[in-house]
Amino acid sequence: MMKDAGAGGRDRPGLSRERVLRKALELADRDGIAALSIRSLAQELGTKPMTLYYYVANKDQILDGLVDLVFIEIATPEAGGEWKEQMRRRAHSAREALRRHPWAVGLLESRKAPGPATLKHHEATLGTLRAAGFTVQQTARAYSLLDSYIYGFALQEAALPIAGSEPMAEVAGPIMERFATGEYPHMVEIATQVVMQPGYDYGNEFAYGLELILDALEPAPADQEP
Amino acid sequence: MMKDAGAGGRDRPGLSRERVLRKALELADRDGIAALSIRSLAQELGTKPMTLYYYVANKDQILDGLVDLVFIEIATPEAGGEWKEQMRRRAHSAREALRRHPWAVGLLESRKAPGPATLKHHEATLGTLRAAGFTVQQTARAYSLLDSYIYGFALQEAALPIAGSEPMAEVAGPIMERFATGEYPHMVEIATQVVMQPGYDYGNEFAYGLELILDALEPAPADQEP
DNA sequence: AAGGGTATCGTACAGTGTACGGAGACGGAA
DNA sequence: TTCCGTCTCCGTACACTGTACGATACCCTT
Repeated sequence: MMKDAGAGGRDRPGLSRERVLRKALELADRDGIAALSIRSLAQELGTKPMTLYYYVANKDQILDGLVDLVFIEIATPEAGGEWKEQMRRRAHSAREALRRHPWAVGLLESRKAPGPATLKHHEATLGTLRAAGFTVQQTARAYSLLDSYIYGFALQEAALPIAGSEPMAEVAGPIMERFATGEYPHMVEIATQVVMQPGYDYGNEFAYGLELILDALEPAPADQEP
Repeated sequence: MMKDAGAGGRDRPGLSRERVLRKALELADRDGIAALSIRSLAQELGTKPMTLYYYVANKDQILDGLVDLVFIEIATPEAGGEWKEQMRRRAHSAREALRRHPWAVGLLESRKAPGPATLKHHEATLGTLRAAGFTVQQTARAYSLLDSYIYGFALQEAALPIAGSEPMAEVAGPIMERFATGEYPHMVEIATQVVMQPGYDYGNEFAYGLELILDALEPAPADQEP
C-alpha cells in the first residue's frame, strides 16, 4: 500500500525523517516530553505508529534528533571575532534555546550519540577558543567551565515551574506555607526580597555568572601547573 | 492477610517508606533509572507491586524521594567556618554524590517537590553565605552561579559513558572513526592531546572551574548596580 | 512478466503505572 | 464475646507504552 499526497493526513506531502523530527519537537514543546509517544506522534502526523519506524530506528533516535534540533538553534561562534563576544553570544543563545525547550536539558544526560549539528557546534566553539590563543588544555577547561554553567543554569531554570505569565510568586507561595514556621529563614529571605519582587526574572541572573566567568578567563599564559 | 517478619521475602522485618526508597536507590544505581519500575522494585523487596502504593502515592514520589536521598549525601556547610572552604567542600561533595548517582541529574529537571533534605541543604548553604557577609542579592547570585556550575558539570559527566574502568578512550574511539575525515580537527585535537591521555580524568577539571569561580566571588561591596 | 526497492500499516506481545476493591490481622469498645 | 475500625497487603484489570514481525501495495527496472 502507498498512500501518497492527500490520503490519510491532510497536508502531508510525503513523510520524511525531517518532518517526523520537526513534529516531535513541536509536540515536545506543546505537551512536554513525557507526552511524546510514538502513537501520539504518528497521529499528529496523520499516520499510523509503525510507519514512523521506516524513518527512525527507535524512539531513542527521535530523542537524539530532538537534541540535535535544539543545537541547530544555538548561534555558532566564528573564529574571527572577539572571542569573549563570541562566547557571550553563544552562551545567551544556548540558554534561550534551552529555555524554549526545557525538556532538552533532562535529555542531555542520557544521550550518547551526538548529532551533526551538535558536533558542528562544538567544533566551532573549540575553534574560536583555539584561534583566540587558548592552548589545547586551556580550551578544554574553558569549554568545560562555560558549558557546565550554561547547562546548569538551564537545568535550574527548567526545574522552576515556569508556566505562562508570572514566572515566580505562585511557585514560591504554596511552598512557603509549609515552612511559615520559620524553619527556613534564609530561603524565605531570598524568596521575599529577591524572587518574589515584582519585576524579578531569574533568567537575568544568567548574565551575572557569565560575565564573571568570562572576566576570569584569559587565553595566554596563566596556569603553570599542567 | 498480613505476612509480617519472614513470610515472602527473606530479610524483611516490615516494609516502610524508608526501606522502599533505599531499595529504589540501590536499584537505580545498579541497573539505571530506566530499569526502576514498580514491579522490579516490588520483586526486589520480596513484595507485590501494589503493596508499594501503601507507602508511596505514586512513582513520582519515589523519584522525589530518590533526589532527596542524594541530597542527604551532600556535605552541609556550616555558618561558622571560612565560607570559601565551606563552599568548596560542599561543591566537591555534591559533585561526588551526583557522580555516584548520575541519573539524579536528569531527574532534577522534572522534580517540583523538593524534599526535606534538599530544603535543609539549601537553607544551610544560604545561611553560610549570608553569615559571610553576602547581601541577599549577592547570596542569590552566588548560589545560582555555584549550583549552576555544579549541576552542569555533573550533567556533562553523566553524559559521558563512564562504564567501569577506563573513563575515556573507548568512548572517543568509535566516534572518532566517523570523522577521521578531518571534519572536526579541534575535537580530534582535544581528544588526542587531552582526553585520551593515559592518566586523564575529566572529573579533575571540576576543581579548575570551581576555584576560578570562588576566586571571583567576594562578599562585601562589589556590584554597585542593584 | 518478474523482480526488487520504497513506503505504509495491522497485529501482537511484553512491559509500564495504577485505580479499585477485597482480605486477613490487629486493636479497642460494646 | 461480638463488632468495628485501622493497618497492611495484594489480585485483577485497564489503558498505555515501544516495537518485532510480516503483509501489502505501489513504482521502476530488467
